[in-house]
Amino acid sequence: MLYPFPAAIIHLDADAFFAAVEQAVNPALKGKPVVTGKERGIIASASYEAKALGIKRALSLLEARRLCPQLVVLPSDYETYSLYSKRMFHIMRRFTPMVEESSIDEAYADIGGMRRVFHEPYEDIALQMKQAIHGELDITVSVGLSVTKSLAKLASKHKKPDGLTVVPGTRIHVFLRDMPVGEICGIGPNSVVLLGKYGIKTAYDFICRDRDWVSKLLGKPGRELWDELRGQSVYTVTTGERAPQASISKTKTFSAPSRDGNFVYARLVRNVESAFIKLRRHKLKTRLVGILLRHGNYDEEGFEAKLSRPTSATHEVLPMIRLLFDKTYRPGAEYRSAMVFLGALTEEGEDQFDLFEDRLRLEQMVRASRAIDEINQRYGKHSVSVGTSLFLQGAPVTDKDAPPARKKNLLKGESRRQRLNIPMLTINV
DNA sequence: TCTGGGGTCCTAGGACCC
DNA sequence: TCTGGGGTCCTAGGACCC
Repeated sequence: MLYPFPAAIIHLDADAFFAAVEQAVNPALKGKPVVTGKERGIIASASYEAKALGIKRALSLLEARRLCPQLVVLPSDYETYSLYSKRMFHIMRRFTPMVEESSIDEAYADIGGMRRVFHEPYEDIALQMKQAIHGELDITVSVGLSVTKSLAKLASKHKKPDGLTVVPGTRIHVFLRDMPVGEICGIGPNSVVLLGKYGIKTAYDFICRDRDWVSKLLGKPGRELWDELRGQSVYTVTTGERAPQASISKTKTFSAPSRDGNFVYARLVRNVESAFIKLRRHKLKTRLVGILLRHGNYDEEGFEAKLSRPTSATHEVLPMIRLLFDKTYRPGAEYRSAMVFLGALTEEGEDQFDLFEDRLRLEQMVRASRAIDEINQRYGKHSVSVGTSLFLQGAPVTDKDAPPARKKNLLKGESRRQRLNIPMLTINV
């Protein structure tokens, strides 16, 4: 017997989630163009009323207000969004324990086998899940139901908002026939251009090509997508703990480009503080610290440094930040933003101290950072800042010779992010 | 596309080791 | 000393996502 659903995967995506939560919490906002992201000056989420007026994510607020003067602009309230997110996933888990949260407003659910439990077709289960969320949380979601994660995801996007799209194995070809390849999650602008050169415009064109050919052109990710879109499941719904965070970065574009080195450095240090606050909040330590300065023409330059051991104390890395900054900064040049990134994160735990290190001094630094966190939590971020001249002494530094600049691969160009060579330093803090 | 901010994953190629 | 084969680890950079 041939089942139309050898597997049943749901992808559920909340519609304009942040804005929708605001409208659910405050019904007076219903029917109005609402956006969130006031604190950043960029739109994080736009209600469907706002979208109808041409307001999109990532648009600057200035621009948005020009398009729509009556726009309701709200600051992001992540605690409330997280709460709604948890409730939404909780509702999903009433239907199956196999729920994978893929972001704050999206999740997959494997409901394979559940039609026997509920004595209902998969489509009805999907509908009930959707209705339960709408009924209990007063937000709408768009749902895709198909045989693989990639197809389910494509399906949920097909009809928004408040849609339910079902793609059984027997209907895959119909569904993909007019679907632009760029709609596929995993096929970005670069791949669209590349595939276009071979006459591949739709998802159907894509799955009609030879598997090995696709594999050669797009590598493993492309091959896996090819399988998934043909109904062959590669990605499974996983319920385990999310992988721990691998990196943290902080950047803020200056309100106006600057040639003032002190200003640029001050902004950089502020980002370092923010990044380390986040680091400590997540109980992590970093072993890799880097900076990236963006020029007036959007070129980026930066250096990174490897630490001799993990740390979560802001003060410990400041001398190194200064060093990296001095290596990167070109006097007189115009800069737009200063970014810091922390990599090689590990869980806070047993420290391994070098034999000759002053353990007491290190512990004091960590304690100082924590005290500052507490004060800032009470009185607002950056009410207490690091004095940038503190602790500048006493950090032995080994600076390996920087390797010669690497030739940029101009043929592969097109990338917005052309990070220049970032030589390694080894710093013993 | 005249350009925000914060992430993840994959891969090629070099270093290094028997 | 022109020269095998295979494995692993690390890094830099590209592509992509929300």
